Amino acid sequence: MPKNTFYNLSDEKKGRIFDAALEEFSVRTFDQASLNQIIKNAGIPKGSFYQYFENKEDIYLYMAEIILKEKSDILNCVRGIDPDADVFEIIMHTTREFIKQGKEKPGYAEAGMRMKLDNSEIAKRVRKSSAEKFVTMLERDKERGLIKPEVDSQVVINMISTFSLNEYYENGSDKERYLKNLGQAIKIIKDGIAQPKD
Amino acid sequence: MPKNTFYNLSDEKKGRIFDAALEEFSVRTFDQASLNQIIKNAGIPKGSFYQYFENKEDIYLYMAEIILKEKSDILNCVRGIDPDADVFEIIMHTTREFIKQGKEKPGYAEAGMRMKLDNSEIAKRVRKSSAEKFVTMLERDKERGLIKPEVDSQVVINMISTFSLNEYYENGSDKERYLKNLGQAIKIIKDGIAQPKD
DNA sequence: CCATCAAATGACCACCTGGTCTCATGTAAA
DNA sequence: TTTACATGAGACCAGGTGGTCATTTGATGG
Repeated sequence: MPKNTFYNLSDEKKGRIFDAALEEFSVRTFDQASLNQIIKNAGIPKGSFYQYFENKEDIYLYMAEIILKEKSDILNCVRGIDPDADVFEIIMHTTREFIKQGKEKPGYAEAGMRMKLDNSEIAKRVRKSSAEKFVTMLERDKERGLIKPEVDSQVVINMISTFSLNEYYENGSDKERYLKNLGQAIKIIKDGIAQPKD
Repeated sequence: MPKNTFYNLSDEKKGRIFDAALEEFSVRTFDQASLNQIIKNAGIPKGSFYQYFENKEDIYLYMAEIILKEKSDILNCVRGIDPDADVFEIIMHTTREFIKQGKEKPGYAEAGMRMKLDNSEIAKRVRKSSAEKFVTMLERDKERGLIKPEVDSQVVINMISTFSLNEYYENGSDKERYLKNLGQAIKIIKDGIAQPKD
């Protein structure tokens, strides 16, 4: 975690450093990202950086934490609206909300996504918990008899999240296309796991 | 492409260099991979390397070409057996064959998979053509009325290939689990896109 | 025996990396 | 005014990168 000297900084400077980290980590993975580039973006000297953070990993985790928090805020907000809503609807809704935010804060969504495909141990650690909520919701639907009992919820969530990630990249700035494809994929999965009524 | 000096080398030396490249590129992405490590693995001096290859990209493409060729050989072989076979069966079969090969040649499959998640332009270029064959086969099934007409074949293939990649990594050396999950995912998709008989 | 020429070689280059260390500066207390 | 101390600052470090180049080696043909 950042040192006290960082938290003592003005909000403006803290923001500048956060943005600089976001700018770099949204374009490169943890290993590839250059610390020198971050401090250049932020306009602070190397020495100052190490006065604020332990090391490169430190600022990465700091940034990741903020992004993930924001993401889970969206999720909690959506769930608040209708606790019994369809899991797939919630996923689509959350994704749409996340993209909407991404338009206002460019790099936000990019960094979040990149974190997923980052193979470094540190990124793996960060992204672990994110899918758990959806798995739980699927399990609930299974108990309700809406989903074939033999289906592995974790597999289903992995299918969606990996596809979502990939399409996000493939389609670049064409978010409409991304959402369309994600919608179709989710529909296919939904049809594929639905418990047929007899 | 490699220079003539490379092809003039003894098979033993060529093999040593290929193995060295495979060893490095199966563990690191193109950008992260170290040329110095490759020449150390191969036991050749730096100067010799540049007598054989134009640059780092050159040897990467050389290696990728060989791996992809091997992969498409498997695919063609499988297709040869039963040209009318189910697309999903073929994918599962190909995957199993590829893993079987991977057991004999460690690093082979790893490098092929890593190529997929490598974000460098050069890796993107390499992996482009790989999915096309499967899309064509799906289109054929659609014309036969086996698949809902509104389904986008590209989306379906992307769903499978991205999931396959992700599971391959998640499950590490547990190939059985990987195949089991892939089988389940494919079944879900198959059920999800099947044209219901009425 | 010599000339030719392709191939082998590793020292070397400029550049970049994450991280350290010393010193200057500003502020606040004594 | 002096002392103390947190912080700003950037030169510097060792180690790595991909790539070059002058030189040596060794085989071939005259």
